[in-house]
Amino acid sequence: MHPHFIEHIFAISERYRVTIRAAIDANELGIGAMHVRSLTVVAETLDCTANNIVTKLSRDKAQVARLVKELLAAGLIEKDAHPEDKRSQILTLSSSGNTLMKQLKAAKATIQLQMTQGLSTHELDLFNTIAHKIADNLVCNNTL
Amino acid sequence: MHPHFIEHIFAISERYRVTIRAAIDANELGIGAMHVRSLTVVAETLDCTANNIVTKLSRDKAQVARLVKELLAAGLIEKDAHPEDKRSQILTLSSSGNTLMKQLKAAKATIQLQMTQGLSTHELDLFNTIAHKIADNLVCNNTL
DNA sequence: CTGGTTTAGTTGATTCTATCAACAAAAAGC
DNA sequence: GCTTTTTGTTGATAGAATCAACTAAACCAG
Repeated sequence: MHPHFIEHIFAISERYRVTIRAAIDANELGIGAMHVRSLTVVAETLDCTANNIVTKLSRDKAQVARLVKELLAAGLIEKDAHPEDKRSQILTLSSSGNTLMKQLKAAKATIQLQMTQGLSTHELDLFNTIAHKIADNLVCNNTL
Repeated sequence: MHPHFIEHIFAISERYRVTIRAAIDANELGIGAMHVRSLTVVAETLDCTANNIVTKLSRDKAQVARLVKELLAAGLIEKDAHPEDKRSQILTLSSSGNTLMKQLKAAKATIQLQMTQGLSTHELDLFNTIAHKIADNLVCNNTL
């Protein structure tokens, strides 16, 4: 039926990753695409904890712990005590993290523009909706 | 506009990878999703060479060399001299490679079914077309 | 034919990404 | 209080990706 549509998905995600990495490298930081995704969660989540990143990105908590450690080491985020839960710490962007996010936002907008060339808003809406459904369809299964 | 649609793409590709890996693990082979993609290229390409895999999957040739080596070690493919070019070797599926491909085809069909639940053929066609366009839009750029 | 360039593939080194298991400390529930 | 759950950390390991250096064959120009 659509034997290779997953290849398009792979292609998009890999090329996006590469493009983002290029944008980051231009900023000469020792971080990768995954750090960026984590930073984005921190930026968009009120009182963000490591666990928020785990759930929002569906990553392993060990992986997130390391990403957070590296973002701290790079001075892009700060870690403060959670007022109500001594296990958690609240992550916030540092000022340099904020600056980076702004640059990345611009880079993302550029990539987004590039990706969506020749596509109508309607098509993009459709695509977005369908992608969302497909992603949901794949959650928590592994009953092959 | 569609600030997070790339996240759906990431989600789909990662979950697909995990699901395929589960299917492979069930077959107790020491190979991963990338090997499967390579095998698929071998299966679908007439007189397939390593370079065909490189271009079709847009992978690094070093990575492909290793994938091929591992597929050979696993006995899933065979390597024969190219009649017209002594630099290249032609890759073909071994009989066990063929068997695996059949199993994987079934597994992929299952995943595909799962992914596409609740979506019409028309929606899938649209999705496929748009994904193709987006992937094309991202080819060879890095002019941020 | 000779020498320079391109192509196909290999290897080494390194980094990023992903997983799993074991663990500590705080919180929540009974 | 005691057990279970949640949050996060660390170790170990495997998979995926990337870059550079290199060989050998092929191609091509003179």
